[in-house]
Amino acid sequence: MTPDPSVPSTREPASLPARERILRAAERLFYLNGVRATGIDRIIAEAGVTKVTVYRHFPSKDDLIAVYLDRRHETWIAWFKEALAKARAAQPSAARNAHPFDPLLQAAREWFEQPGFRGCAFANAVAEVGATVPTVAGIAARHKTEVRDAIATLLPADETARDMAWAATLALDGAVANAQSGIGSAEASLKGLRDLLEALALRARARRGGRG
Amino acid sequence: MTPDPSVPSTREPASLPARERILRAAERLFYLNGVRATGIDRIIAEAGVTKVTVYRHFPSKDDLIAVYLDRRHETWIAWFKEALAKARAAQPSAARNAHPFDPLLQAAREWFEQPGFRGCAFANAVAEVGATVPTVAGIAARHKTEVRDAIATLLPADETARDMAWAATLALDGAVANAQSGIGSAEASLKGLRDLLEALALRARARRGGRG
DNA sequence: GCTTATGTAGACAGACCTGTCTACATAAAG
DNA sequence: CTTTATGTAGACAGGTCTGTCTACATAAGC
Repeated sequence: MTPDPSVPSTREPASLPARERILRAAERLFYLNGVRATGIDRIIAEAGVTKVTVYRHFPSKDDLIAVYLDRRHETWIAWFKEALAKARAAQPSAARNAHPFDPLLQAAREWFEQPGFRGCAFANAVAEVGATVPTVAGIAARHKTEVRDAIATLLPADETARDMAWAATLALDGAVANAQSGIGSAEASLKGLRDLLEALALRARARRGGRG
Repeated sequence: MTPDPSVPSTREPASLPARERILRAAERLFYLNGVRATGIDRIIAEAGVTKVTVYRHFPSKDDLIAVYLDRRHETWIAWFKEALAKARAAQPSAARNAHPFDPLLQAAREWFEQPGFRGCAFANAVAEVGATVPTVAGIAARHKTEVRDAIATLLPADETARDMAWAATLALDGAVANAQSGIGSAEASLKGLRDLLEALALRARARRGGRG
């Protein structure tokens, strides 16, 4: 079968504690190659530790995967919130009502264009190990909820915000999945995403106009 | 690590030719467990053939995967087109302009509720083996294009149809990915999808109204 | 000073993976 | 009749996988 994806090997700096080196190597390899395709041996090589050290910190590979996903969630969502906040702060206040999703679009562009972009770590993990590992499914669900909540902060806090933010989350997921497969990719995905988000915002304005 | 997903074992009927039995077993196992997680040994067991027979029909597992994806595409897209056509035929003609995406929504519901539903086979394959296997990425791209074209048949054939259909395709992808992770899942995904599609249709009507 | 945590090196078990091999059987096509 | 395609059974090579093992080293905390 096709051999392991050829992601360049690196080595975590020896100054960091072993546990941290393990987690950094795992984060990089699990994301770029997939959790199933990445063996413990590759992780110990790039973390610069021995197998005993890994298994003293993490009872099993499944546990390491769970910690990886937890950390990935923390760092990613922090980045995402900040990207949204920054883009929103730069937005003229008039545009915030007319184009509430512009910051999301900007964040998505930034994300898709990152060098090591390979889609959503959580969607990928679910695709790889399936819903058979409940930990993975659980973390993925929590992740998606928090993404929706972060998106909701772009919207006026009325009773429709949650549903709109949820729809926008699905739109983002679709764009991510498409950008990942890397065909016409980033630009086409962003165009589709913009269409969806603008339509969503337009409908919300129409409703508010029609009601109020 | 977590063992192979526990999908029930079956056996293809011996009346079929060996090649067909292999492909049917592969289709089922690759889709349900993933292409990477499924070993040739499991396939030969459930197809009721020997390893030599497999390797006489398919030079390598990668080739088998490619043929699997090709077949999966053919059968899925045929089902999809028919589901759209049937739902559209059942639609009152007045609704076809106001709610052009209703057939898509119906097809999505039907799909998500199928017993063995585990998301998009092509997105999953890309997530598993990455873009490192060009065959997989290529088939996935072709698949997505044809999905878009099928969706476009729901729309009046003007110059905006392609873009709208593309946006709808992304929305569908997002809903699929979410339904796959199986949390609040099918119903929530469909609700988000409906919101996106209705917004899209509304914007198109508004544009036509504003112009014509 | 003694215990506990953390680290090293590398062998090993037991499983599963893809892919090849020998040797034999059957049946259709030329 | 002979060649070619298709099938069977099962051993085998060579690799990778997770996880355990022994044996030793160092440093911090009580």
